[in-house]
Amino acid sequence: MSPQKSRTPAQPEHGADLGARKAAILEAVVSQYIGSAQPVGSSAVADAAGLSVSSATIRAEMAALEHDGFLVQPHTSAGRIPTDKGYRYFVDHLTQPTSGKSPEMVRVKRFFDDVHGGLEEVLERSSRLLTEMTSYASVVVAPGHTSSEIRSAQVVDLGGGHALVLVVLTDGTVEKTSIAVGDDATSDAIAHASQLVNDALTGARLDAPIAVPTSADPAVAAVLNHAAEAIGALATGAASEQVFVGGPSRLAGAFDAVETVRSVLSILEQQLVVVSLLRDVLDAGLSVAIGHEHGYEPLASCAVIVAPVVIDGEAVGAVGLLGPTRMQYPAAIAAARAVGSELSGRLGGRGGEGGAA
Amino acid sequence: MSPQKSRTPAQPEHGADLGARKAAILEAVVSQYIGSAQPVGSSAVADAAGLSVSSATIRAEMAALEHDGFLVQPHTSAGRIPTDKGYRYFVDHLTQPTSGKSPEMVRVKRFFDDVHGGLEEVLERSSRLLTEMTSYASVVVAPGHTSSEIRSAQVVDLGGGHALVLVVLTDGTVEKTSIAVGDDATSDAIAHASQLVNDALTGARLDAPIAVPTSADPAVAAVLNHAAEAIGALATGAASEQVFVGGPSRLAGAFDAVETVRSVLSILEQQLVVVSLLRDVLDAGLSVAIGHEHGYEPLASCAVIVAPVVIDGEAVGAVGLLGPTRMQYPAAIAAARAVGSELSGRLGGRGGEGGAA
DNA sequence: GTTGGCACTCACTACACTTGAGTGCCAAGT
DNA sequence: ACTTGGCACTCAAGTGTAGTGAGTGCCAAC
Repeated sequence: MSPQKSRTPAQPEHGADLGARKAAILEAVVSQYIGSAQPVGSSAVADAAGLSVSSATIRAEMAALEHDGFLVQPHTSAGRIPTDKGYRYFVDHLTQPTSGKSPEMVRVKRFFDDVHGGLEEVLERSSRLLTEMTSYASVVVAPGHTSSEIRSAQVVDLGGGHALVLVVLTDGTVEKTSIAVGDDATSDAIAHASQLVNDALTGARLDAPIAVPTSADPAVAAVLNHAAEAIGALATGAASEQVFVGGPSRLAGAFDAVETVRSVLSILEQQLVVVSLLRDVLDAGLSVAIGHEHGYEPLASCAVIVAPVVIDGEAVGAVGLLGPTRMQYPAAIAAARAVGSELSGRLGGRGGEGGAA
Repeated sequence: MSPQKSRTPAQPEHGADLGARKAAILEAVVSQYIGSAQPVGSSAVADAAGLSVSSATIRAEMAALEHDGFLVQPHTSAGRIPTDKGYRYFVDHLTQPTSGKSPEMVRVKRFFDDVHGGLEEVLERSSRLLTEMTSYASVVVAPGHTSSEIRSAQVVDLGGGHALVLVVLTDGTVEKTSIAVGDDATSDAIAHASQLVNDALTGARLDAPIAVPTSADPAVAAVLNHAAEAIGALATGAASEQVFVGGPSRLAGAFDAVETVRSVLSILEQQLVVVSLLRDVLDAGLSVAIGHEHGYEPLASCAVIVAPVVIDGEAVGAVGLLGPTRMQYPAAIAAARAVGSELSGRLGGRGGEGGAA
């Protein structure tokens, strides 16, 4: 792989290939720093890395790495710390892409074999699984239902002039809104309307325009009017994602500045921001975004790991992990990928999977 | 030990009545400390409190207050800080119980007049309202459905050998589980079973034993068997509370020890613990629990404010606020009470309230 | 190209010293 | 019998000075 041209070779190379030794040194610095959170000095690298060279040599190489922007010194008499660029190189070149069956994949597979329950529950527990495996905060963004069919639609009388419109989708989720139907709506009229709505809507797709039937009976027609409006709102509402955030408390331990913790947590509470963060990273074609690579300043000291949830070749959702830039990348990436792909299988294979309780 | 009982009247008094001046001094210390987070010295109290006495006198009184356990000194040459007991006295005696229409009540009332949507949405937004008003973390524990009636029950074919059992309650909530019915269950059989289930269950109460009907048709009977099991699980599941936690990031700013933040956040993530915390406090007849008063050690530096959600004279849920012991008690208490009582009205008045979308 | 050696830098710690906020106590005043 | 000014005392926090050691950069020698 490396032509071992440690002396700056002819071609410009944008920090692409470092040469074997520099790479080994960078790797040693990154992994030690991830472990200890302390700047790493040349002698520590000399001891740890498999290189049998003296610390003086390492120093020279480290100086070069710093010059090229992979490392920085917090102050003159300290060891070195990886920059975003350093982590990036580590992730891209020094981490073998999950060779074979990683322990993470095994664990995730077992989890998905065991887990029961409806869509929400699966998603929520996936998110918990991720934070437990990695001890970072996790995010699971579930696909909207745009491509789902309506399996059943009903209007249920709640009494007191109110009724509940509910729609069951092929993926097993239920969307509902309550509507005011007026005190004069008889339960017969509601039942009749329900029948009509069900007949008309069963089999319809949520992303197509939905035609709510009408009726000659004015009482029924009134109910249908109310229901039509509600169903329109439901259809758009159902298309939006669900977001599950797990284990934000893990972040508190990851940083030592309280202020950082606060700002990161407050980002995590804004679901819209989280969703667009994940989407942006995916759209940029990345699975890891480190430090400033994603544009979100408050998260500048964080790294984000994203894996898409893919159904029929289309990315319909995402799972993500959020931690400090000094993060256990290999394990975290493996975990996110595993959960992402298992989730894809689960959601794609059969909508509302789940054994009986 | 200084006998120095400058005033100590005849009766023993368990710290119940302090006398006007001591009370004024305590109040000054507590409110200044809440504002500044810095120990409060005698001269600061002398300046602030309406008392026209010298700092020397204040010192004597403060020494007495410390002796009685209302204040502590972090170190000899520092001002004083309230103890849990000091906050307790402040809350019980120095805070007038929300005289008339507080601005909090007005705001909460307006919020509840405006808010639309189903039960979950109302609860979730209540929790957000609370953290926005107080900037503390909030908890809303919604009542279970034990006292609700079943309004409609159905089995919906999802295809692929699976079906969804769903139950609509009078309060507008929908409970559901997916069940495996086997590939041989025809959609006719499922529809038939659904009909039977609906007829049998409509009007039944969740807290009573639920009898699922049987059928002569073996295909239908098979579906009913699966459904029966699911409905049993649903009934117990529906009885359990829903928990909404809002604004945990607010806690990050409230403490300066990262470790405290971490442990408090991790408690907040354990919904069961949160629920029993609130219940314990309510059961103890308190609406405020300060520091060690609730038994939860990790929350020893927190105060909890609880207001019950009452329906028909029974506490079926609770809203809570969690903040540092140096908390804006009057405002927070007012906000929690207001939301608690509005929520009681909303939930009690009509189950699944909510205008059409 | 590597290495040992060496001078140098600089955070961190320890220590002494000063400062100032705040206390407790007391003797005098009302 | 309280209140008050005064005063000695305590102690956290700030400042200045060394000393230590981890770590560097450079260089001459290998």
